[in-house]
Amino acid sequence: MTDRSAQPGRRARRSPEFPLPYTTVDVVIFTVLDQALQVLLVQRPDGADEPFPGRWALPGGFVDVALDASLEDCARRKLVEKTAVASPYLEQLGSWGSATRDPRGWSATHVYFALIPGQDVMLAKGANAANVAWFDVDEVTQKSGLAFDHDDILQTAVERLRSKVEYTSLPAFLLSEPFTLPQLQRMYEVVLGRPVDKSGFRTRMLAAGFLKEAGYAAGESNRPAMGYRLADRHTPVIFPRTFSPRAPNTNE
Amino acid sequence: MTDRSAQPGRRARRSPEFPLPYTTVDVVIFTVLDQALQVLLVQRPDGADEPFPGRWALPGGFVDVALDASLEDCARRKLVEKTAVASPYLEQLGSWGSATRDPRGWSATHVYFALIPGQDVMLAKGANAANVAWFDVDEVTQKSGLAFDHDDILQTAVERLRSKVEYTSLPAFLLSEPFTLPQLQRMYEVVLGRPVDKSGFRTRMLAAGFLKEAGYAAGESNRPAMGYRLADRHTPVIFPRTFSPRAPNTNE
DNA sequence: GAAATAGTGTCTCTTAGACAATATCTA
DNA sequence: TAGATATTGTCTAAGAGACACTATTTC
Repeated sequence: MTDRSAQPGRRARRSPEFPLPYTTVDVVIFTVLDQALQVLLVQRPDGADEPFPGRWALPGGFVDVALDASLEDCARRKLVEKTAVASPYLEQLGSWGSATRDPRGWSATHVYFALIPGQDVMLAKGANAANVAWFDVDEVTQKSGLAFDHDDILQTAVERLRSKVEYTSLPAFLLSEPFTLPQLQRMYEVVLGRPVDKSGFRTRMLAAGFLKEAGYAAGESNRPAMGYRLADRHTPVIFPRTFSPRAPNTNE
Repeated sequence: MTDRSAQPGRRARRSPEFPLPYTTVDVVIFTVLDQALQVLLVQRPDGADEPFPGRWALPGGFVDVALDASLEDCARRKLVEKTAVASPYLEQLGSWGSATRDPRGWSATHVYFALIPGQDVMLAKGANAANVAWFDVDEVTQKSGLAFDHDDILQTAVERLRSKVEYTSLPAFLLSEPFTLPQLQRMYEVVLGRPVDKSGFRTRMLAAGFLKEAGYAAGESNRPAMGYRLADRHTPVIFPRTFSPRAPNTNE
């Protein structure tokens, strides 16, 4: 009945003969600031006509058929609008769609998650600067008062991130280049929420072969550390084992 | 500009003031038949008005706002329509959306992938039975003549499946219960395309603790094997290591 | 008893994890 | 030289992979 081809006449572009769900894109933007994992949220406008007025939400919005060539384009557009970060790590998280998640009607959102270096952050200025802010991830996930089903989405995003950090080089995308191994280790520790052994960490990272030496970072105090750049700024490396075989990861 | 709240008046459900993309759901249904990984495809109808007439495609179609409470409901509906399998393993794969993937206009599809036991397969009969068939995955992915962007989608699904089989109990969902460890091992070998050591395999599976003994399966020839059932028919177990540390998986 | 398949035992080698030791900078 | 941080080395124990061996059925 609802097969793609069941009804001729569906081809009218502007006013199809059957109702269409809304299509939106949301982006979960993570960074590490002040030794804590943070997520970017925007405050929804007030107004009786608005869904969830005044509540905080993930940045996102309707797909613009005229502007966006693809879902990922749409996600990048929203990301640049809010953070002015040009080319972050961007990965699709999944999609959420139901009749009830948006009071305006059946809607489906395509969710991406992005990792950006804390140093690069420059929140969009202008009229609505006050409506955009970083939040500590642990605090937000405990409070659970986000708009739409964004509590669920954020929860899933955090689980996915923490899970993948156990066996990928993802935290490298939270640093601007060049970075040192101790800095990278700190990213792992912040995201995982536990200390990581120095020696094993170094062996593992260097063996994975995704780092290129980039000279010593001068100026700091104490012994200077080797700086590194990523061989591939887009794809994380997958390690053959997790960090803690004793406590296997239970997420995807 | 395209923020969810930018334009009041967008709330009109039936005829919004801006064009909406089409929203579809597709399902990549895998099974193992004749010692080979197979995928279910449906043939698109002929007709000048139809996109990709006569081409094979993944089963799927438009979300029906009246019928489907959620995306997953929609996926299950399409799965039951084609295979009559009630409760298979179903997981979201991702979404594909762009202005060009469907000649009828901007469309976004939410893709799920399902694993069903070969024994349970009973393709939907009736008028369009001839339009539904199983295809060897390796053959289809080489030929690359599917409708829409389904070649890409299938490719991604196969990579995801093969990748996850390296460190999860997913192949158990390709068997009907009760099953034996040698049968399970064969599922792994078929999907991975390589032999797996018997001893290590058994140790690993039993240590993972996701199997419940279910008595010996009588009647076969030779020594009978212990039958097992899954403790959880919905969630796969994740092993702390991949099967072959020597050749780490490079996919997600 | 032979054939076939199910299940177990043993050995080796890799490697993670813990922790100790050394190196190089600033003050 | 003291303090701080970077980097390397060593030891041990757990576990994977390889492969040989035993067990239980049918014919």
